[in-house]
Amino acid sequence: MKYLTIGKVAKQAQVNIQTIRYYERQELLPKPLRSESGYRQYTSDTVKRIRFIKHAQELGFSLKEIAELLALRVHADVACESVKSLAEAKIQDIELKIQSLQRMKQTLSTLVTCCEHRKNTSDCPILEALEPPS
Amino acid sequence: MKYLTIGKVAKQAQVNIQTIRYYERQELLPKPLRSESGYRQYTSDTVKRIRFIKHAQELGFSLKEIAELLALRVHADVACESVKSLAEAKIQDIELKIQSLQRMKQTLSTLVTCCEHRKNTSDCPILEALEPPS
DNA sequence: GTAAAGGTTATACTTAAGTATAGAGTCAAG
DNA sequence: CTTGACTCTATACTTAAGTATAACCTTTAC
Repeated sequence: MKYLTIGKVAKQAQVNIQTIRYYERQELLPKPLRSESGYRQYTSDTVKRIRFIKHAQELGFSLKEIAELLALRVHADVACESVKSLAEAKIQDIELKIQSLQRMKQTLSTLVTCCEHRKNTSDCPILEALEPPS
Repeated sequence: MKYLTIGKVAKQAQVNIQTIRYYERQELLPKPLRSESGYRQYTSDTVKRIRFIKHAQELGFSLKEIAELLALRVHADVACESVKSLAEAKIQDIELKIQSLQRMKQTLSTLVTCCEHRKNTSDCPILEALEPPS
């Protein structure tokens, strides 16, 4: 199997080369093999992993949290119980996020409907509706 | 109606006082009334607004995006059509986020099930499953 | 009426998450 | 066999989103 250079990985994963090295320093990516001359040698797993990271970021996870998510996999066979609770906590997190997003969406839909009816939007209590669950 | 000082608002909204002033500079909060002596005078609307901001942040919106969301309300009666399209775009955003979170959640649930069955979790393809939609 | 608590501005510092640059070595195409 | 594209490390810069500090003024509580 052919190895990928950092430039190829960067292109495929749509990130800056520096970002890859940064993720390595932050231990979000494992230290890759090196060629004789010191070039990093990647496989397409790294591309997948980077895409996962970027994607999770867009969902509002910090790199630290993402590291935890990734660690779930790595250490799974080591400490199954703790993996399970971490995963369950994350699931809770995610459910709350989903609920909030759904409320947000609902409110925006209401706003759109208001717009369609050309009424004054002071009837659309966007702020109130978007408030966190009290 | 009694006004709130910045300290009260900070306490009620659970944020740092500096954060409130920072939001004002960033125009996420309107410039408040001032007392004779220059103290900011708020109403509880500001508390709501700050809570909304913090909440939206947790969902992965940047302050800039949040400013747009908030602007929907302010300018609604001014340019209804453009508000509508902005809102619709945000709804799309939100739907995508929800979908991703749901996939993420599904995968984590699978991981939990694996843990429960005490199998080796190399069967749980967390990375693959959590990948962005291709 | 005087401290303590809380407000004001302005400026500087911090953290997360990159991004850019310099100076040097390596690879591959003509 | 050299030139251009690529890589390496190390260091420094940037942006977003706050936080902290100094030096000063105002309000409140005893």
